[in-house]
Order: sequence, then C-alpha cells, then structure tokens
Amino acid sequence: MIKNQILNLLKKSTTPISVPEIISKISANKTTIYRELDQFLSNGLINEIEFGDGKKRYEITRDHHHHLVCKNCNKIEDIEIDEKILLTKIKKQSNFFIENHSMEFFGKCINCQ
Amino acid sequence: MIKNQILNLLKKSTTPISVPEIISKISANKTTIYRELDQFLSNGLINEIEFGDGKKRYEITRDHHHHLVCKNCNKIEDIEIDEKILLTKIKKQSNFFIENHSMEFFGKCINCQ
DNA sequence: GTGGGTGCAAACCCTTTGCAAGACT
DNA sequence: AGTCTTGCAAAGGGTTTGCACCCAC
Repeated sequence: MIKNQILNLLKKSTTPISVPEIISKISANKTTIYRELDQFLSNGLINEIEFGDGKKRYEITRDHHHHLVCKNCNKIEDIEIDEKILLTKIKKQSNFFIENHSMEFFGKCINCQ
Repeated sequence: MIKNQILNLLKKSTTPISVPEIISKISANKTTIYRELDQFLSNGLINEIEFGDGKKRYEITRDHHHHLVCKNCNKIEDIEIDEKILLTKIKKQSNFFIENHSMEFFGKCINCQ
C-alpha cells in the first residue's frame, strides 16, 4: 500500500520533504502521492510547511516547532520556541482570531558561517 | 516606463500583491514584471512574502512587520511585533546565524469570526 | 551601433483534475 | 455490483528563459 510507503518515508525523514522528493523515492504516480498527502493533511497526520522555494514540504505532526533553514547547504533544523507570550500579545493587539501561524528562520548553519 | 508603474502600484497598495494581481492592473508583459521585481528585490526596494497559496507577494520595504491573513475573506493586516527578545533567544539557542525570518499569522478577521 | 526597455512564445515545475482500470468484498 | 486503490494523460497556474524588436543616445 502506497499510503504506508509515504507514511514510512515521512516518519523516517528527519526534515520536511517535498512531493518531488517523495516521488524520487517511492515508485508511485504523483496523483496518488498528492492524494494521500491531502488525506494525511485533513487527518492532521502531517503538516505543511513552506520555505519560499515554491514547493510545499510535509512532515509528520508532532510537538509544535519551527525551522531553521540554511540558505547555503539547505540543512533544516528544528527549533522549539516558547511563543506563548508572543501569541497572547498578538491576539490582544489585533482583532484577529489566530488559528495558526508560520514562523521559519533563514540564515547560515554552523558549518556554512 | 513600466518600472515606475509597478513601483507606484506597489506604493499605492495597502497589502502585499502577487504578480497575477500586478498583471491585471498594468498592461505589460509578465516577463517585464518578473524582471523588474527581481531588480527591486536585489535593490532591497521591495520584500517578498508567501502566504502558502503558491504565489509570492511583494510590498515596498518599510518598517519591519508581519501579517495577519484572514482565511475567509483574504484580508491582510499588518502587525508590528516586538520580537527582539524572541530573536536573541533563538540565536543563543541555535548555532544558526539568522539572516531573516518569515512570520505570518492565519485565522479570521473581526468581520469573519 | 550599442544599450536599455519591452514583448512574445515556449519551456519549466509543481499541482490539480477527469477518467478509467484493476483488485478485492 | 460496488468500493477502494492506483495510474495515466491532460490541463492549470505561477515562474523562467531565450530571443528579437524598438527606441534613444
């Protein structure tokens, strides 16, 4: 079952991966892959992240976290941020009801500095 | 000069706009528009933002700020965030040299709640 | 004639859609 | 028969590329 192949790939991956990456590793039609990802997304099984290169990336849903993206070697690291104070401030400050947010950091990893 | 038409449109706009939006308002070839935007970007005249719908959006560079995006009516509001503490924490916590970041908030605006 | 500004057509890449084939119940 | 899984081909939508044109200096 391709569904499981995709899930396993996502589980094994230490960083969010894009559909082209999934296709290169699983011999399945892209329609199938996009379809299953949609399912996973609506199940909340996976998360969608964007790093600004035109492809969406996916990772297994787990503790809320964000990413550090090295613009040189493309290394992606997780970072956990204590954003409670920030979020309550923003909610007070704005009239928006905030459902989710994106927060990614770009720069140079330790090896590329 | 199309360069100025694009700049004026961006200056007039109260929210970041996408290339398709620019094309609909300026009678110029898309190649020209992408080309000029590239120029503006490398001049630092404009900023690129992504809201996760597959199009990049552009706005005149000004005081650092972020966005609240209503998922219902697509209204976009600016928000200024005091992120100094957050950023210094992250820099200490990680070994990354952070050059820039994306931080956008999605939810429902006051009219759509 | 050289360079800047612009356009057109095509290609590219990620994503979506419509339809149909096969398998299993 | 009906449903679930998968694939194929095509189209869609944003972006990029290569080339040629035109106008001004």
